[in-house]
Amino acid sequence: MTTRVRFAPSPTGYLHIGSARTALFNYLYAKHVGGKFLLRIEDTDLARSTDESTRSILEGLAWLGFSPDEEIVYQSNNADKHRAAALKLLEEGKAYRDFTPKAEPSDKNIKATIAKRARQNQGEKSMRDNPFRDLSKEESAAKAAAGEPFAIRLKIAEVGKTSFEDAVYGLQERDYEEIEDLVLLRSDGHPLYNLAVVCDDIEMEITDVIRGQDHLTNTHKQILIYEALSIKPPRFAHLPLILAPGGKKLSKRIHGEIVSMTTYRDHGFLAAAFRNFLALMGWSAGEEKEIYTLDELTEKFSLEGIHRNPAIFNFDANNPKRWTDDKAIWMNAEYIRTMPLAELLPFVKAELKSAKLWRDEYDDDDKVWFEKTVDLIRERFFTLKDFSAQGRAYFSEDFDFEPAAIDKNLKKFPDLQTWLPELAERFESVEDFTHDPIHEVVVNFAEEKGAKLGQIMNGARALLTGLAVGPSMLAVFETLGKEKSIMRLKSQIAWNS
RNA sequence: GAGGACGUAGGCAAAUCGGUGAUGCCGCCAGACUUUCAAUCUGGAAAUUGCGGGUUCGAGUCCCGUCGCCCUCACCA
Repeated sequence: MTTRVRFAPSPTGYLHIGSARTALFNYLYAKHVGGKFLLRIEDTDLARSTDESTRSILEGLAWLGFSPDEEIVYQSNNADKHRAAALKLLEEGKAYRDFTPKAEPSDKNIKATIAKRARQNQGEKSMRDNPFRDLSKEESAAKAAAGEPFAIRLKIAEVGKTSFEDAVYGLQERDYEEIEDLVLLRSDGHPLYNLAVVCDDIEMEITDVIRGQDHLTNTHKQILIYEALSIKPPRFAHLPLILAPGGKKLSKRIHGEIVSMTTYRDHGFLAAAFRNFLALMGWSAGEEKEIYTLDELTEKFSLEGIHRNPAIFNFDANNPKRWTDDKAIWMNAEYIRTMPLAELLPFVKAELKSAKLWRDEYDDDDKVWFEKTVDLIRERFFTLKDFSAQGRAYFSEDFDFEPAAIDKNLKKFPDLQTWLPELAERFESVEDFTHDPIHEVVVNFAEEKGAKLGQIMNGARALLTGLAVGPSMLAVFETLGKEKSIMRLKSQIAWNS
């Protein structure tokens, strides 16, 4: 039997970082064993699901490069089948009609309400004391025929326990006493999550369910549904959660866009780098290696390498430099400076285009220059955004001067205001404007003025790039070329800023 | 409240059947590169493996307890 796994997000927000990792692991597992990776949108809850979320999730997955091997399944399209399954169980006496009037949810603090109720019922009520549980078939049918609204609940046996072997967490057992007769179908005929998931997984012939640990205890309920339906449950593998700094829950509401996949795309992350980072959250190949290509991940991935302890995703909302996990940023930088240049170029091109810095000559006449320049500046860049931000001066005359750079490297040495234009004059006579000749000119110039070489170089850097840091100035002069170097050295704009 | 998980340096991880000074990466600190650095190179600090017991010649690895943290418990998904 071929392995079939699915990633099943509910479209109530964008693609969450934890969901993205779940998708990754599903994808890797499927590819590792030569199975199929499927996608199902769990939009059963029409009130909360939005098309925009679906779009955002699809976008996030597309960015990460996980395309499903079969058509996307929309759970809402299967509602009739879910209903039929509930009715079948009712017919077989494995479920019953519950005529208890539906309680209006207090909505606000629903979790707290549940916990509170559980505390109060503690030891008092049995999970099986529903008065309608043992209503005779005739009585139940009569009430229904009379138009009384009812929900359909699964009839769970009085004694016994469910158990399954989780591929990550091992043997899981739960006593029936602890499981309520769960609602399968709402009184308005709407199928509920657990029923829908089980029915769809059966329909899609899913062999392995790989999902977040938050579903671990709910799995028992689903197993009960499988058993009622007389279908063998799939294998389950639950993934440790990804937590916020301090071990707290990572939530969209509290942490905002930091948890959204599209944020990383929009902030200049390479999908390959982020995938790599995500793969190391909760999984390891058991070796001292950090950088893996998708193929390597696919080859090495196994459920056995998944950890049981939750991982913390680090970030500091108040620190622009640490807006997201350090290691993720480092990983991205590592990819930017070490990946084959040819693979990086299209990304840089797209970035420059979106910043309106792209010129078509970069693809023909200035191709060599463009490639050389990208190769030079990528060395100390962290995200694709840096090419249009810190790298702006390489592609446009319209760039900003960083105040700190101007103060520290320029205004602190007033002599530079006349020296640098003077240096520009010397450049005029340099025929071969390359490393060695430029070096000679600058060294002689500094000596003549009795200045330290660094003083001249750093001042020039501030004027030519607007920044205090960057590649070796000789490389910058050469890259920018004679004409621009001279022009910028003479410019007084920075001095007047 | 009940049930279920988890707990190796600030973070992510490693450590075959329990067996040398607990390993790698990120981050941090320092030195070098005497042209910068959120680059590169080199070095360093940082963990009584949550805590307390127990088993053992020997425990991060097994057992018990304790604390912490997370998850689930809905006519949400």
